[in-house]
Amino acid sequence: MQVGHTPSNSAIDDAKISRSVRKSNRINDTRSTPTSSPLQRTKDERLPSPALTSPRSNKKRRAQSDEALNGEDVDSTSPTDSRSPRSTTSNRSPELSPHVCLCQAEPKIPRPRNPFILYRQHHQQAIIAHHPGLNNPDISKIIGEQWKAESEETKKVWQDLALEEKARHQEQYPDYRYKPRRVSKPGVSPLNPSVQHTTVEKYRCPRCGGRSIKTPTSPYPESAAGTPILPPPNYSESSTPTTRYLPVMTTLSLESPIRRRAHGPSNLSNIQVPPVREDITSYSPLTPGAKKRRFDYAPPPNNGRRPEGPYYPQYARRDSLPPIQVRYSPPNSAIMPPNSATMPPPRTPRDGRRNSIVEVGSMTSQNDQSPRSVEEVLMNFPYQNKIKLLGRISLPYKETAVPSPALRIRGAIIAVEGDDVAAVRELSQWLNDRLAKDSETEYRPRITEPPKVPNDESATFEDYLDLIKDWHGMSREMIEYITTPATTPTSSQDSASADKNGDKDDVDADRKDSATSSDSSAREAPSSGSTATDGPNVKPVIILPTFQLAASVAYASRIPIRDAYSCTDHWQWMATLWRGTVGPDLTIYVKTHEKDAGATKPEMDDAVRCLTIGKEKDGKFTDADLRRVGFEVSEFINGMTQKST
DNA sequence: TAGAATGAAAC
DNA sequence: GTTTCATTCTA
Repeated sequence: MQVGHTPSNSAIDDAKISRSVRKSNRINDTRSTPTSSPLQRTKDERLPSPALTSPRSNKKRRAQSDEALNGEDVDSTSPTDSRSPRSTTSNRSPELSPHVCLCQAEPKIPRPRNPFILYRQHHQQAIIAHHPGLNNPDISKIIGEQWKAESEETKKVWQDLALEEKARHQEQYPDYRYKPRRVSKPGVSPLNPSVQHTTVEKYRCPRCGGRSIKTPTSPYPESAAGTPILPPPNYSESSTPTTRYLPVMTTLSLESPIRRRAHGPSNLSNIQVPPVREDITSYSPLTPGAKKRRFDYAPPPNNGRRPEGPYYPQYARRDSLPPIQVRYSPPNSAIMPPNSATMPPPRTPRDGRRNSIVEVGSMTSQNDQSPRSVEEVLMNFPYQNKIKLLGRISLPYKETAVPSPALRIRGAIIAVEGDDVAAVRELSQWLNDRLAKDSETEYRPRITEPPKVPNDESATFEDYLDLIKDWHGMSREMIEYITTPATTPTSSQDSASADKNGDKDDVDADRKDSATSSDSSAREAPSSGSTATDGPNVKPVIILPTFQLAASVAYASRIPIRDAYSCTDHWQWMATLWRGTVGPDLTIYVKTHEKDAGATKPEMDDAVRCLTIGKEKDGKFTDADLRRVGFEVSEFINGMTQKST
């Protein structure tokens, strides 16, 4: 280890040193800085003394210098470990820049988050709320202290989550291998050499076998800007380490390995949605869990800051992962054209020149070729597409006026959808209980009676219009609930509401097996947080066991089509009627699958604001999945509510 | 872009 | 044992 820590004397190196030294010193600084925290001290004391020496700093120094000269290799973590084209194009050396690899860089795959990082993310907003203006390093300190003070049991929860994330990550990127950038060999001058090869090896990309080309003298000729065969030449100048991957990833298809579990079949790519605020909804970083992933969320960063979307999970991460590939139809094909007035239909039926939400793909052929029932057709229509569309018709609540701070609260409306109504109810009840006893945040959950759907074979437009009318009223009530701070006990009301669903007992019975908490304490917990501890920070949450999706599909299936509307247009018309009512902030979709089918892990799709949880037909929700859902939901609510305040 | 925390993973 | 990087976002 005692090698090469002689400071470099090269000018270039010196230039790089300042920053690397700063960074590397942070460790020493931390250790040498007296801290009043016993915990911190404990930690300091257990640090090996050799760490106080300088070799490490110098190593880092060299590493960064080399990296700078090398054209850093962020993509070294890519599954293929291929040399990034960037490594040549970003190099400013006139000798190197002309070589441009023809392949595209692999998207950066972030490491799975560790327990602390998850914990930090989860608590960051709360800390900010309590300490406005605090900078991140300080937040890290606070959360670090908090973390250390947590019980082993609590830490275990986060560790489990991290393990789950790791497992998902592994499943999603089987070839991924963590490859931290390593310091180059000691003794090599940063200015030199071994990195500045003059051989062709420097340009040999393992993926294309060295099919690099030599561009004209100017590294980035104007004329080349629009040339598709050349990779974007300048990723890194202004972009963040994560966003700089975006240009590359937008070229990935849904079928790319990385998104292989994204939205199922490529149906989503067929959906034609209006270019409405695509900034928010079309962006879906992939998460290990949700091809969103969950790990996936969020609209593109605004100036590297958080998304400005109305209510977006604060911890929208994974910007480095691919956005959903949605093909937008031309502006005039919008589902709801600006001039479509106030009444549906948004489009005339069978207007072949205007794109339907369903492009000519599989859906249309089903519509036109087989005499399947509307229900059947709609069942085959990807639920994500339906939810996405509904999400654009019926928006989540957004306050129009800023109430006085004392009255300010923003809860959430969560719709639980799915074909298996019993499972939907079970999950709704579980979620209600889960939120009620959340140890991190106080919630005031409430299960609300969902829109009534016709249970007989037929229904009429009038029935549906009546329902919609009722829900305009319900909409106001829901908004009131989620924006009213808890001041009076509401449990009885909540319970009554929940009980209206009738299956409470069954649900509880099921829960015994479903593992969440083997103890009965969970059920003993109040169904709402409306106790003496209720305060202005208790977040009201409305849970709807089925909502607009189920209602619109049910009515579309039961109201006969007697005109030229196609099945999907018919449903779309129904869906559009929800316009003007408040939509869910988040939809949880229970996706049932056959025993044989592989279980799907909960996936959060931020672009659609949909969290999918799998459940085996006639089976139970698994503990791990429920835990995940609880985590994702609370993360979502916290991120969302923080955003709105 | 460093920094602040902790921990996993790779050397 | 050491180093990098996962997250976040301001100075």
